[in-house]
Formats: sequence, C-alpha cells, structure tokens
Amino acid sequence: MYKSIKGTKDILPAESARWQFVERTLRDIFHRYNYKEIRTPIFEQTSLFARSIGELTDIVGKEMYSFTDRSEESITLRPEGTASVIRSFIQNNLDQIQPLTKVFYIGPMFRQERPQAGRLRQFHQFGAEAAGSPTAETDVEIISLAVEIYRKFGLKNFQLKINSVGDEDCRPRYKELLKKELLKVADKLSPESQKRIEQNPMRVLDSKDERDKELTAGMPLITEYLNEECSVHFERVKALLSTCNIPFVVDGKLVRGLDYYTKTAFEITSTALGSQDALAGGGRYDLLVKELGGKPTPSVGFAAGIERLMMILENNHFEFPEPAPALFLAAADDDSREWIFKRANELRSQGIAVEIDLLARSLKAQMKEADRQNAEFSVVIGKTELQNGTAQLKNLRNHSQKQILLSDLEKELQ
RNA sequence: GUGGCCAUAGUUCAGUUGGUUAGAACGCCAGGUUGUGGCCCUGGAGGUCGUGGGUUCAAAUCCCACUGGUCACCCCA
Repeated sequence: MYKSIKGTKDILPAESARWQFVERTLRDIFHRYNYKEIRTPIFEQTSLFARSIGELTDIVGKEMYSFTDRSEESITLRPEGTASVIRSFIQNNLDQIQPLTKVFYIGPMFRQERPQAGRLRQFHQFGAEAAGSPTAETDVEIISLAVEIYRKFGLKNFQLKINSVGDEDCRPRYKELLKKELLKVADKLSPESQKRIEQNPMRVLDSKDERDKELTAGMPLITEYLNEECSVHFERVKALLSTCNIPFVVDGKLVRGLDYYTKTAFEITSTALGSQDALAGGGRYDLLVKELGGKPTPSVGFAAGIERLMMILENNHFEFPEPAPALFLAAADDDSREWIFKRANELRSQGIAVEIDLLARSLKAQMKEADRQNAEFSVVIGKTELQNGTAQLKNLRNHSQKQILLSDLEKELQ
C-alpha cells in the first residue's frame, strides 16, 4: 500500500473545514491591518535560501529539501516564507509602487527533520512582512498583528518574548566580547556549544543544557551593548507595546535561528504545546533586501505555524463551524427519484446546499444519511407528495415537522 | 543524525505461563418499524496479528533484522 511520505499528513474531509475556518480568520485579520496576500512558488533556487537564511544555520545546513532538476539547477522546496517574498519584492520592483509594502502569505513549508509532536516535514505557516519602514511603529504593528491572531482565537496561555539583536555596527563588537567570555569556560561547555563559540556565540547563551546555563548565567547580554540607534529603537518598541497593552517579557538571550535578523527579534511561545513550544517568531531584517540584491530596505516580519495553532485549538475544544447540507431530499419510492434528482439540482443552482441519495438506498438508510450529514431539514417525497404538491418539511435539529407546498421549498429554506 | 516506547478489524484497544476457530467497544451494512434519522434490540460483513527470518511438536505471544508510527534530543513553525 502506498503511504504518504514520512512527516507529511493528509488533511482529510473531516478536518478540512477547520483549516478553512482558520485560514478565513487569518485573512480577515490580515485585511484589518491592510496586509495583502502574496503567493510565491513553493520552490526556488537553492542559493536564495542559503544566502538569506544563512549558510551556517541548521535549516540550510541539514534540513533543506534540495534536488537537482533536469537542467542541472539546484532547486529547494521553501523551508520558510520570507526569502521568497523578498525575492519577489525585488524582482517585481514592489518598492516602486509604494514606499511601504505590506504582505502576508499562507502555505506549506518543507524541512527534512525527524517528525515529532508539533513538527512535520511538510507543515504550514502564515506570516506577514512589512518592507520599507525603519520605524519602531512598524515592528510593533507586526508584533501586534501576530498577538491579535492568537487573541482572536481565544488563546490565553501564550507569552511574547522580545529582544534586540543589534545591528551591523554593535553586534560584531558584542560578539567579540562574548566570544572572549565563552572561551574562558570553553572546555566545560557542551560539545554543541563549543562548536558555536566561533560561528554563532549568541546561540550558546540560548542553550538548553543545564550546565551551559549555569556557566553562561552571568555573561554580558546584547541588550547591554546596543549602540545608540539600536537602543533608542528597542526602547521605543517596548514603549509602544506597553501603550497598546501588549504584555511582553524581555529575553536578552533570545536569538532566532535565522541569520538575517537585526534589532528587534521576538517569539511567541505556549505552554500548551509539547516540547516544540514556539507558536510564532519574527523580527526586523534591515540588511536582507540588500543582501539579496535589492536596494537597502528596512523590513520586519513574522512567521507562525498553523499545525501548532491547530493543536492548541483542538486541545481547547474550540468550536469550529461545521458545514452541513440545508436539506436532504429523500425518496420514498423509486418512481420519485427522478423528480428529486431534478429538484435538487434546481435548489442547488439557487444557492441551497442539498444532498440526495445516489446509492438507491431504502428510505430508512436515506434518513440515517441525512442525520449523519447533519442536514438541517429533510423532506420525504413519494407518490402522495407528487400528486398533492405538498410534503412534510422536517427540522432534523428540533424534530418538528410542518406541511409545505413543494413549490415553496426555496422560500421555506431561506 | 542520535535515543526511548509502540505496531492485533475502518478506529481505540484486550488477548493469561507459547496450545484448537484471535475478541470487545465504537464505526459500517441490514432488519425490528414494508413512508421518516438520533435512542433501543437482533443479526451480518470486516483480520496474511507491520514485513522477513529464527527458536519450538506448536508463535499474535519468545529472539533477531528491517519497515513504519510516536515521543524526546538537536533545532525550529
């Protein structure tokens, strides 16, 4: 038997309505913040991701789905959304249309990792990017948008963590300083952390290893070494968050897994998830557009996992709307089936969701089917009804019945 | 990539110290009610016990390998 690839999942008919509901809600919120949808291809040249996400990150180093196509070009299934969006932004000169571009995306992403709770190889993210603004208001609009989404879904157990990772001026200075501190205790650090001292010292502070945590506990944090510009920006972000009543905690050790972030970095986590507790992450990336060949364009964005949001909603027994037929037309005898077939199509073309039996089943089986489909109403049609032009309209939710004219069906179902 | 746990009907699971025909619940189908669903009752269909090998007179049960799932590490959505 064929099986779906490891780490991939079917979204089955029984659950697709939930996905559609989540996507509808997301689109509605994006609309309120005036972010417009962008749909980019799900694969790109491999080097686009390598250059933007960073050669040394885990994503690029060991998680990308890359392959060579028939013309010997290296292609990669997108592991995240920002790189493609920025590529499109540059390629299509979106900066020439208006000074600030605000877009969102919803779609599948791919990373070849071992699956576990809250982690798949094909998973789905939504995200937003605001390209062209250096202001702290833009950072906070993005953060507020992300937070608003979780609030809208009624989530309570989530936490917003923010940090500033500095810029090309102050971060290198801080990194050198931190490296020196780390080298003093290098032999006692975990092997992974030792490897990171040279290439990504800030990640050592974020290590989950208990011993690493103890060793690095008193070490200097980037927030203490920001230059004037980054520091002012960070203070402004915090002030605006407070103004907007968005609770947050500053986490000086927060470093995101992608290299392109500058200044603001943030993460939304939930204790309601398993070990993979990140719901969303994002930040400012003022250097990325230039790095990918565009004009320097200060930008901010975030990305969030749909499966993880869905997990929490299901744990919370969130009440998703379930679509159901308005009417089930049942045949009491075989002579009535043709009339029903024709009538169902008429009603459908008038916008009414109607189901009928296609399996030539007994009336009892048809009624069971109407119930299983959670139809609102049923009407049984037989010889008598066709002769008299009347029928019983049965409300399957409250079990009441009333006599109606068959010609009034549309009206009754409005 | 590394490690723990798991694998028996469509689903969730039971299956004793290895022993005849592998069970339950739910779901599915039909009937009870020959023109009315939900509850109830009766009956029915449905399994190469993940795959391959080994031990044994005998394997769902013990052993090995593989495959798949799951959870965790790493890291991230």
